[in-house]
Amino acid sequence: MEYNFGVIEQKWQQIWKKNETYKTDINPQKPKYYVLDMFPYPSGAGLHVGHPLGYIASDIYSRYKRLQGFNVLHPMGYDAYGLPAEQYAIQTGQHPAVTTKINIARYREQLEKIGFCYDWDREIRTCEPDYYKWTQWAFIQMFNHYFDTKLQKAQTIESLIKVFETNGSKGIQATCTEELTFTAEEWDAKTEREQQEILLNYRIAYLADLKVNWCPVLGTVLANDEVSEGVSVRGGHPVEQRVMRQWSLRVSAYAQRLLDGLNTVDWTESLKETQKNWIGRSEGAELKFYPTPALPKWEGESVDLDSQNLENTLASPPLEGTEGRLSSSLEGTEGRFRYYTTNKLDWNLLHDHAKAMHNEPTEPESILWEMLRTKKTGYKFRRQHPVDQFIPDFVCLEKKLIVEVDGDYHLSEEQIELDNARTEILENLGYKIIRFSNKDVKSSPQYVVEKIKSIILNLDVSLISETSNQNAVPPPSGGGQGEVISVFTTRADTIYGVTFMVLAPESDYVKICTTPEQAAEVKEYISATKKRTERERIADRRVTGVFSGSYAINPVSGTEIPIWISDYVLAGYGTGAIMAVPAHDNRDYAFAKHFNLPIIPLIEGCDVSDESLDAKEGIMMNSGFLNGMTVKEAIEAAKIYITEKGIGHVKVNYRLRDAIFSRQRYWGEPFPVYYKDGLPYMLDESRLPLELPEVDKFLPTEKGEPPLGRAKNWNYTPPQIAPKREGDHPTPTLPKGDGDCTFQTLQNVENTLSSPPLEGTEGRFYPLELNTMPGFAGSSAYYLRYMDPKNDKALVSPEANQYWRNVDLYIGGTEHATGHLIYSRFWNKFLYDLGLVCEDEPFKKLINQGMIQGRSNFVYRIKDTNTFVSLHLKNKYETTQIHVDVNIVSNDILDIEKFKNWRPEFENAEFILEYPASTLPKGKENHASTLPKGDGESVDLGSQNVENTLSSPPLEGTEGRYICGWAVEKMSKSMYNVVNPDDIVEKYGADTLRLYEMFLGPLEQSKPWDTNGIDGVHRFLKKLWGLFYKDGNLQVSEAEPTADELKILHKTIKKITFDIENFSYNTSVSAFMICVNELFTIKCNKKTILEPLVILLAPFAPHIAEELYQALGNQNTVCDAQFPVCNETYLVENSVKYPISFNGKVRFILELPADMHREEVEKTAMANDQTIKQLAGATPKKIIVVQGKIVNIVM
RNA sequence: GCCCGGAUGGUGGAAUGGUAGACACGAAGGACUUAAAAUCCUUUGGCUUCACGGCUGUGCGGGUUCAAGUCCCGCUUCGGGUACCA
Repeated sequence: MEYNFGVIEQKWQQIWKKNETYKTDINPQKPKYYVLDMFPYPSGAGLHVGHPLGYIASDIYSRYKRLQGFNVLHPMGYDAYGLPAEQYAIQTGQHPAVTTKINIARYREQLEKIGFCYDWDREIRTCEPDYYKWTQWAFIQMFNHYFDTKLQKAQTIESLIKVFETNGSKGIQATCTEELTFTAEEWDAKTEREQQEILLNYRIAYLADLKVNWCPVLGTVLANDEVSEGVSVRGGHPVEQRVMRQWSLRVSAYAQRLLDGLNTVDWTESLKETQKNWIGRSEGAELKFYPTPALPKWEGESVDLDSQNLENTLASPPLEGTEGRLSSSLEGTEGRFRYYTTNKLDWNLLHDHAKAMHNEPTEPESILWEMLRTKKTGYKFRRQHPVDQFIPDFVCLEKKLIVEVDGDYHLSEEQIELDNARTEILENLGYKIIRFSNKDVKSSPQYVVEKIKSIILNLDVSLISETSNQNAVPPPSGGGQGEVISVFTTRADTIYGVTFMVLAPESDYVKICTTPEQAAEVKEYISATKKRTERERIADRRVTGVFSGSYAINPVSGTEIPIWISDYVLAGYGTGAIMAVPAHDNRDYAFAKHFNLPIIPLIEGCDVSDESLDAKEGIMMNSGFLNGMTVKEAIEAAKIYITEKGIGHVKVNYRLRDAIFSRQRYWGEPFPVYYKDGLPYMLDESRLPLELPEVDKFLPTEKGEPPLGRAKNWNYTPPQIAPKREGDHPTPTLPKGDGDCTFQTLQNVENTLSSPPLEGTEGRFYPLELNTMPGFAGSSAYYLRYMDPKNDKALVSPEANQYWRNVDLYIGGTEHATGHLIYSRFWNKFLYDLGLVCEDEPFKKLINQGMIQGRSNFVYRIKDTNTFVSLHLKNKYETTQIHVDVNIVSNDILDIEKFKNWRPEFENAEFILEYPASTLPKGKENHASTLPKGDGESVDLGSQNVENTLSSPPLEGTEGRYICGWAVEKMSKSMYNVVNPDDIVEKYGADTLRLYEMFLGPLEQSKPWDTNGIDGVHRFLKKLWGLFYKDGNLQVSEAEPTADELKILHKTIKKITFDIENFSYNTSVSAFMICVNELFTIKCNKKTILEPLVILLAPFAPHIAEELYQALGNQNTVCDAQFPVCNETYLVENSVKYPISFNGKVRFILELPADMHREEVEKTAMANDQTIKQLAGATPKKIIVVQGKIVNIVM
């Protein structure tokens, strides 16, 4: 019987299926072991040979563990939501659910052919409602919890509310978006809305206006890990920064725990390092700098730029290029400044009047104010705030927008005229005026707010604006203590070297610091930076910046320093402002040099004439109380000093940001969220899953809403006020507005409008969230779901979780290091805090399999002909390099017939074949082969290709053949280098594929797919088969094994066991080959040897192992056999071959008894004839004998 | 820039500080065959020698050691991660 892999593999795959060989259940009698693969995204292209690499590795380990008596959980599923299916749907109109289903079927078919031991009963798909119900459920939990920084743990939002009710925000230690302060009384006085708004500031899943990565081409927001070098990871489309109201997960709250947890897991150092960098903990201090002059100045308090300040200015080195600017900033305080939008005289006159109006608002004014003051528009409004000679009802200073609410008398002709005049004056001052009638406001306040919001979004930002002061009216006496600019630094020791400050262009501080004189310049700079994409900013490292006009006082030295604005400071990190120490920071140095700012060296003997000294070493100078300390001492001393003096505090910063969780896409999990008065509420858990609705097109709506905006009746109806009849929605009567306004909100406006805005009926229908969840949502807890995939009561039952606990071995690619592997750890820790899972870390051991790259083949067409020249002759011609399908090339030899049939244009191709190697012309004339034009990617790799092909010398034995060039490239369709596992299985069998993928090289290493060596592995299996069958008959002997045979077997058992434990599968395969070669040589056919060998091989090549195991007379599956154990007694050697070396060079081998003592070995070696010959009469200086290893004679 | 990995024959790759190149591919020669495929045997880092053997050899330059691919220092170079992170 021949080794007929096709028949054998099909047979066993059917038996496994029929017998449910791989079905797993909880079994308390056995220890558990959980082996997990990173589940694939089912793409339309199907699996290529790169995908199974990790799956084979984990499959081997699973089978090995099972043979050792473990109850192994080894599941598989699909990460089925994602962009490609949606992009495809947009192009073709095919529903992503349909294409995804087809792709999954194809994946399943391909996976089954390889013979994995998955328990397919546990298969999960993230796009199935049964599954994403629990994704939505987890989101609700996150909404209902906040993170207590003291306990380092998630706590219920109810417990936070209790604290607010008793103590206000005092003593709250919670991670939040923005620090808030209020008392218990203030909390109680707040409306439901206001309270909800405040709670959003603390929730772990929260909605906030954030600067996000917006990808216009994909039409969606992306998380930080989905963006690399300014372009989207998927598709490489440009990404820009935008402020949008989005759902986020407060992953940053868990930064420290995510960092600490790394010490408890068995991951590679490099992966832990990547995560550490991504989390980016840095210890430092936050320092307070006070801008000078304190602003504003002219309500009684004196402008006290006293002599002390001037002295300080003089004491610090003269600031070049800033002369005269100090006075201009002083002048700035005399004009209109910040929220003083009228002149001093008018202000005082109008102010009292305004106050009076304040206290007697009309009803519509009150309604609108209630909505505007809570920043529902995203901007701050003031009421009855004097502007020029008028007192408008509401004004947003930041956007120069005035909102008037008019009574009926405004309809009189006389009043219209007056209003128009007033409008004209205000418009000339740069304000936009928008009017609503009392009726508008009363009947549909929500509509009015939406309208204001839409207008405000389209207004250009004016620079000089309000403070971040929360009061609705200007502070009566202007305060006097002024603003504080906080900076974060890891080098508090360099405080005496601060010669300027820099603000990020997006920083709120910019508004505070920009003086009117500098406003134009600053505005221009900011709009210039805004225009640049992230990518351009990265690519172009020119130093740019602008002076704000203001100065600040160094809190330690008292020196006055200028405040600059530059985009080298990031708004999102630290405080968005830095203290610049040009002598000891290269970025500050470049900036100082460019703008001619002073540089004060702080380290004794350092030279900062050419570059900064960034290293944390040396002795401090020019640094007051820090002088004479080492840098490390100074860092600590400075921290203590600033804390004691109240100038600042010690602070730990993390680079890790919260995860933006909204995507403006269709093919993802819907949020279990509805909106009431513009605020989000969670659906009741009983309403889950909230299923993804059908839409007519997978595109944004005309209004720019996400695709879910197209869904019909995408509303939530609370049970108690459900309408009597479905679809009974009266057409709303709406106030008219400006035609030019569009809605750009999160809410489905159409749906909002479909709920009638009539008295007493508001809130009958609530619009549902239109965004969907991102790709990582579904993959964050899937490993838990596998434990209990059919449970409809919980994500996972406590019993299942207690038994399976967490993943013992996780295998997948490094590309998930900063995405999935951060998010799922976060997700797991959150569930752990809630007591829902019993392990803090989800993945105990993690291995990253290397990428399998493509190996492309090329043919060389002589220019303007249809003649192809073989590799080593191509330099004699001018040729064009063309990718050729690797599947018609074998060992770099082109199958000419297949090539002719490959494409019609090659049908009549002619070939110039290799000459005998000896007749080959020498030299490398005419190197210039023309690289393929067109798609940039292949051109990019051109140089590499050329080098590879030129450096490979002509091979022998190639005469008369067409030899192709080759290069390592990404495996992709366009390079014709995709190798499909099905084809390999077809040709060689799954066992050969499995062994060969493992044999290719170390698991963790990236390597090109090269079919050249596959024959060797296939031969090995045939040879193994040959130990059992001779001339088609089973010839296995029951005879007792010899010592040699036992030694061969047990040596192999030892090696294989060791290698599997160390995931060194490539050497295992070679150990099998050695074993079979040796058994073959001695013609061993004994069952006692062959049976353990088959069990040993079963994890690697399960089909042939099952077949041979059965042939040996076993009834049950080899999967339930016992893994052989090495018996060391068979390995004992009675002699050792000592290499005898002289000065480290081995000259001959001496075989000596293994138990011979050191002295005896030395004596025997020295007495040997060859030793005497080597010594040639000389006396050795030293003789080293390593028992059982080597003898070295030093002369 | 910073961090992490690599660099060994024509190729993929082996080698707890102890005979560098296991195992496999490819190649050469041979056996079987009318022939091919398959299979089996021999050789295969380079240089040198009829041969025995000798010399040399793990990216480069130093060092530690009786002994270095392996450890240390300094480079070169390739790959990956990350990036004005203060």
